[in-house]
Amino acid sequence: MAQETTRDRIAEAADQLFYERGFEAASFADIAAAVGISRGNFYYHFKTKDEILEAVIARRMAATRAMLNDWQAESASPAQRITCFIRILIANQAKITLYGCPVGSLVTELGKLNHAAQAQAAALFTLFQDWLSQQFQALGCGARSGGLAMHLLARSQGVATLAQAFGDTDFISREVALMQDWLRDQLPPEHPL
Amino acid sequence: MAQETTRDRIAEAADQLFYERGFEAASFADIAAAVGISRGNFYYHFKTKDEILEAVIARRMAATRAMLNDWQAESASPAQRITCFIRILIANQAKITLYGCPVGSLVTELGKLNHAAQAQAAALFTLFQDWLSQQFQALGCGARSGGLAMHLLARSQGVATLAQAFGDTDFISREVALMQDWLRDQLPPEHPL
DNA sequence: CGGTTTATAGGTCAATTGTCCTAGGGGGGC
DNA sequence: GCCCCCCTAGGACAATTGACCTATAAACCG
Repeated sequence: MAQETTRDRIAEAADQLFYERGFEAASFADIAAAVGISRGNFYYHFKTKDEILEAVIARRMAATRAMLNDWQAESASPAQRITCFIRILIANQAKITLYGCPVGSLVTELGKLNHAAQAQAAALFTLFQDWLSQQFQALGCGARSGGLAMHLLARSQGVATLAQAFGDTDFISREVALMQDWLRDQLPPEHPL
Repeated sequence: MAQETTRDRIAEAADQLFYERGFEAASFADIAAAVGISRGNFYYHFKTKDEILEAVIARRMAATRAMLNDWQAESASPAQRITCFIRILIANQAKITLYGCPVGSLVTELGKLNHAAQAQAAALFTLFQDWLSQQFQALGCGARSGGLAMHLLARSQGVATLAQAFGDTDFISREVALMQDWLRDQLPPEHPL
């Protein structure tokens, strides 16, 4: 593994701060302090804040693609793969309760700011949507696959939003169980879990 | 109806701007321009921005209470009342596609800012949660009522978030239809729609 | 009328923001 | 040695922010 460049470390810190505080609220000074470099040094690696945002989104896109590929390789059946998706809510339970969904909150904020990168951020959703849609297709859901994928995405979003609003970790567990029940109901008889 | 005071007009404009642009991004100057008064005049009506936020939340609380009371009076059955809730998504379809859910996006933002008013904003959710829970209780859902109310809230949140992310109005309609199907499945046989 | 309250305008204030410049350190190649 | 290039630090910059003050106008009341 190649050593981490300063540029990567900036993007990593910005990624986390954008998640925890929001894009606008996270300032250059905050990121610089988190990385441990001077503010002035920033300009050498990123000319503008929007450029950092692009790097963060690209970073998240790559990480998401890698995660989806892992699930594709590791899980035997499409139903198990969809279960992997549902279980991210559990894996990230604590952070979601504190900060909500990283994708959803970023896209929402960028939308309100009329920020040009909103579409790029929404592409993170598309990544999940396409992948989930493929799994439902493999299950034989046919034309309903896209809708089922969007439905599942929306459910996850809502769970994350309410869990953060109420600081309620257990709500995530309960809704995840419901989503797994729902998934079982969607499975055709020839594809058990 | 009493004439609208300047204080009310400020709260009204702030309400809208907080929704469309977010709490932090909406500045004093923006609100003043929207109301048509000078920035300096602000201090007379509200000492701090947080005070405006409180007024906006109080305003939304009152409006929500009134809406819930109307539904309580106008609809004959609990199931019809829950349908009223589901249909807000349709009534506000265009705005939701542009700005998401006013409650959800505010609570999420305040949470990330560690703002003291986050709990007050979350009380808007509680208002819906309690009311929906009562309706499910009246349907005979017993101990499941609270969970069903939270589930419906989460579904609505997710729909709003994804509709805004993709600028997809029709997605709202499709998911509303699914929610009504879901509601029908929850009804005990003695309480048809 | 005069005086008090209520409301408004315009401007100042320090702090913070993103952006940008410049001086210099440090290591590798000639 | 010397030069060059990658990287860093620290500060300056104008713009914007929320907060605050003061002078004045309008309305009300005796």
